[in-house]
Amino acid sequence: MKLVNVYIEHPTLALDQCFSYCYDEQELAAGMRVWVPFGSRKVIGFIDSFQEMSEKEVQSLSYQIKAIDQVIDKEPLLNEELWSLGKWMAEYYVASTISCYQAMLPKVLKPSQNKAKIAMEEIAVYDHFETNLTKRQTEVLGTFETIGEMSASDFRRTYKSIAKALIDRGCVRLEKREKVIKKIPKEKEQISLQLSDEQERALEKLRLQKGFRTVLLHGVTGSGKSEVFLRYAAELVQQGKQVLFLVPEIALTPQMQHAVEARFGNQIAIYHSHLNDQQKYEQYRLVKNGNVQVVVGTRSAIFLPFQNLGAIILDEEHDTSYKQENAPRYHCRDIALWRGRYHQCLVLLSSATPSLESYARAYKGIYQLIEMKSRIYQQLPAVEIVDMEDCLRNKENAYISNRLRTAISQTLARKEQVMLLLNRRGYTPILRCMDCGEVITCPHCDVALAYHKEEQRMKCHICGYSRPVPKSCSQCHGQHWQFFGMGTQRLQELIQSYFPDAHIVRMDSDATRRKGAHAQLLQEFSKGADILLGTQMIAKGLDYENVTLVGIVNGDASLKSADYRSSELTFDLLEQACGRSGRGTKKGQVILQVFDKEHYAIRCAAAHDYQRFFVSEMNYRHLAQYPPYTYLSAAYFIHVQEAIAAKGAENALQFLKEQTICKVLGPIALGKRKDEYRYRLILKGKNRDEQARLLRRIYEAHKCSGQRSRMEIDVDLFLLE
DNA sequence: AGCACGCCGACT
DNA sequence: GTCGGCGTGCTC
Repeated sequence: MKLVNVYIEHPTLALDQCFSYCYDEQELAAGMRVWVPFGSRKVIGFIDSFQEMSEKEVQSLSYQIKAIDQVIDKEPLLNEELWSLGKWMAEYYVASTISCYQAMLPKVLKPSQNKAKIAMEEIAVYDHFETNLTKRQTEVLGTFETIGEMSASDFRRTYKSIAKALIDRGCVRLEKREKVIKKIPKEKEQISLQLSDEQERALEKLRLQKGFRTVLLHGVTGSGKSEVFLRYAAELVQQGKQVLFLVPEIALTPQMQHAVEARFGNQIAIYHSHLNDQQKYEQYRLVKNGNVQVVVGTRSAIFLPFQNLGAIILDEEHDTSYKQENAPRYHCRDIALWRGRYHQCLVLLSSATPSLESYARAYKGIYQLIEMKSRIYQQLPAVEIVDMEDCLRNKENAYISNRLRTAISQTLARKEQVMLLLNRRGYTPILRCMDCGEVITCPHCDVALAYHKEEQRMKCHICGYSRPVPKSCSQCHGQHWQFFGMGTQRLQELIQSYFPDAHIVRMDSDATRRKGAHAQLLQEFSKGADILLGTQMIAKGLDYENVTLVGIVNGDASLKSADYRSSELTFDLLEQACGRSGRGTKKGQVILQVFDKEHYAIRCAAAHDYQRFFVSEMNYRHLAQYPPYTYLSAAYFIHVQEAIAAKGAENALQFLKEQTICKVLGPIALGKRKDEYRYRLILKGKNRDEQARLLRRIYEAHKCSGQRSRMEIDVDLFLLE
């Protein structure tokens, strides 16, 4: 009997195995989807492999083999490369195989999608000639024969009643096909920029790379890194190769998108999470059919079905958004390296502040390092550190020092622009009862609700819960609230009170929720607003020549978190933010307000000294045995009842007592999130593969010992939260 | 993950 | 006596 092994759509690790079904003479291939009976339900399965089994063997099985209901696809959804990539991911990230395939496909093609809503169009196709037609009909059919086919709506519109007659007679037949999108031709712009010597040398080094190589391009902000790899990409395209361009968040890099469009015209596809399903599918097909040479996209674009990749370019490679936050928790860089090896092509990692992992590898010679040390127009901006402790002693405003206020005023007087960075949205993060000190917290999570003045509501920044401001305190019935802390909304109010005539644009995730709001706000700023104020989303990639002052309001806020990466993240953020100032011919200035001015992340960022930061931070990571010296992974135990979550973690800890593969830290309680309690164990060790296998064994043990908590696994834990 | 099966409390 | 609570176990 012919059997086919399929993965069932459940994205849970618990069902990460194949189920066998029999089928009749249909043409099946691995990578096609099928409807299969599963228990009492019908589910979609993803064909993995085939096997032959005698009747006798089938009889002796402890279960009954059922038959496939229906075949969904005409051809496999995944090519061989993506097929084996999925298998590798499942093992590498300890995720279910099906979840990896799901992550790889646009939603309309996901194994779980029961009815793919793929747009169709009707095409009028020339069929045959008949002799007994009217003169006009003969004429039309004659012309149409030479055209061959056109969209049915166009056909009807052009030939009116004659069209209908020809269709009725069958001389022209109608076919339904998947809609083909027409790309609006974009004019390529002439790029005549002269490269600097440094850019020229970097480009020359890239040209020398052959086969699978990883290159880390480390260049200070404004050194013209992108011009280098854009030119390199253009050369590859000339040779008929495809280039994949990855960016952290497309809406934040409109200039990068524009630069790529300007250079490659309509040979490009844009792929990111803001596209709807249909648009994603269209872009997917453009790549699959080889209609585009260049793709610009965010994380998920790494899975597009390229045929002939010449290079994968990961811009801002240190960016945290390259790590997927839910299962399979992959890192885009890992996938890029895997595909680079498969296609034997270049993987280019580019950043002004490379991740420690990547720089350490470049240091060791595993990656080739290209350094670009000078800015094209100007030196890096001078950074002035303002000690907020002093400001507090001097009774200055606790959030905007006199120094920053003066600098803003001077910059505005010169008709230049200001960017202000505050990494906290909302009005105030805390609303506190003045009588008893009670703080309003989220009923679903263990965090305080932030007050949003515009909507007059309290919002949870974890689960999105929102409620009106209570009339009185639930504890003491006091009626007076105290605003505590500073968010972007309140900062905007404060700055506006200082500079009543200034045009301020605020950009944070509240202001950019609407579709297209990003572009609109940036447009508003570039058309001559005075101040752009926002969260870290304004620190990345923006390039405005008239910005000569960047003020960082609470520069060391992110140092306070307990994360082992907090220094790195702080340094990255500060350095990126500094890079926004003085990008043109005018001299830039940065004012950095901090409480801990002695911290090396602050000092190195102020001096724009990546090397020194790298050495200090590596020293710390070495002492504490954190990545890149070790591999960290986490096991989460989650349940609505706290005791059950805790028990899951405790149980796993007992299981781990017997092994020597890695150190175990915890468990620690992470508090309630969205009504669920979370406990976490951290594994820390030198052997990543062993650690991954161990995690799978913990999962098995957890499942078998009848634990009721849900277990989640994160290999290569990125942030401790 | 679903969904059925199964074994104990408050209702017509 | 039944309806339904959700603990337990299975799905080719």
